[in-house]
Amino acid sequence: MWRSLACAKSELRLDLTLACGQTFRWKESAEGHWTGVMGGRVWTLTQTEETLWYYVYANPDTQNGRGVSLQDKKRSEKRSVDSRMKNEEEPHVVTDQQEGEAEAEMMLKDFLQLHVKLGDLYRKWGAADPHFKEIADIFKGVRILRQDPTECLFSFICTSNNHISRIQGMVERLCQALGAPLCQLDQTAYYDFPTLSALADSSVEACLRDLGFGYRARFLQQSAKQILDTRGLQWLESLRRLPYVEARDALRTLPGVGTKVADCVCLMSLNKSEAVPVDTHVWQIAKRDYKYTTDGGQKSLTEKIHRDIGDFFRKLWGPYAGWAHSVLFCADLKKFQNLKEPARVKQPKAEKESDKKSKTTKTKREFDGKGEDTKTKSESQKRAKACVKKETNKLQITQDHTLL
DNA sequence: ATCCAGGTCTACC
DNA sequence: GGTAGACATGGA
Repeated sequence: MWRSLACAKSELRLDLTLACGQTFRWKESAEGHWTGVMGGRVWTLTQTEETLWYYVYANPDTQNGRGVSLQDKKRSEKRSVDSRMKNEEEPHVVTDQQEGEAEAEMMLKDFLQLHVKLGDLYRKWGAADPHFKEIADIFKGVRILRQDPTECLFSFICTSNNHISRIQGMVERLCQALGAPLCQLDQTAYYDFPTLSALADSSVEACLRDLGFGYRARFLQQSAKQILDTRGLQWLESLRRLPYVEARDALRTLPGVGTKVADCVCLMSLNKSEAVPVDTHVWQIAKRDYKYTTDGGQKSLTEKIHRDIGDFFRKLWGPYAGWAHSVLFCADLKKFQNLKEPARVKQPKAEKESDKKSKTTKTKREFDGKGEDTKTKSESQKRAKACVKKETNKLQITQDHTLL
């Protein structure tokens, strides 16, 4: 049965949110209809201007023990959801069906983090950052999902030195090979994401190499094994209760998990809204749109550049910097360029031309590299006011150090 | 064909 | 604290 929630498109755009590279398994199964797996169930989502519609498919009963443990997992998840969503009251007497419906709604609200008011955040980011404001008018409703930490971690281990288009196929094959089957719709079979135990099996590396995972096959198996052997099944979930930097450093002890992947997992599954994943793409954005330069003219993304760019955006955008970053990341994806007006699409070219002509010889850094090392939360919440000068079609942003 | 991708790891200055 | 090269693969 289709059910609905009140949800404006300015708060959520399914097409942007589900296809911007934060999750890899949601697909547009029919026009405007997005189908994917969440919480051990297959869902289809669609929306109108003010309403979000969803459908949860029943899983045929599975006779193996895994179905039971999934059920247990969902129940424990539900409890934590209950405590988060205090505005939801459960009636004293409910049928199984009613309970299922209430649970589904809570799971969806939790996954989409609908308690976070995106419109308010966009206004704040736009007020602090004129470049953001320019982008945000077109790319409304880009929201960070609260994904399952296991799926998020092992999906993002696959992203290193890889294309988004290829990552999607790899994650799909990973689930087909090692995940529990859920249900079949039309010609498509859906699988749950593999459990830690399934990923940790010693046969997994060879299996994944056969599936084209390359050197990442070992990272996946070894990270799963390391978590189970030295930390335990609940460890990833427990990182949700740690401060950002502690959770990120804990993740970085895993093979195949560096600064960038750890930041992705923190932002997209561990409630760390201030985490800003800095990859080559974000580095390009920082250089092109925020005039970021380094003294040494580094060729590769060093640890210091990660830190500096992350700190810069945290100061600029505040405690939800990771969310704001995802808007710009999304707006930079090739597949979404058609959403920009023709004039705007051409602008990067024109900008480069004007760069050449004006040939400003000043190579001073527009934001300096003396960013603090995000040791404490209060530091990460510092925000810079952006002061913008428009000259020959260029945006320059400098920061002052005013605390809000 | 050649480049490069939502990087990470290792060895070495 | 910083850098260069290797790593597997396939989409563009």
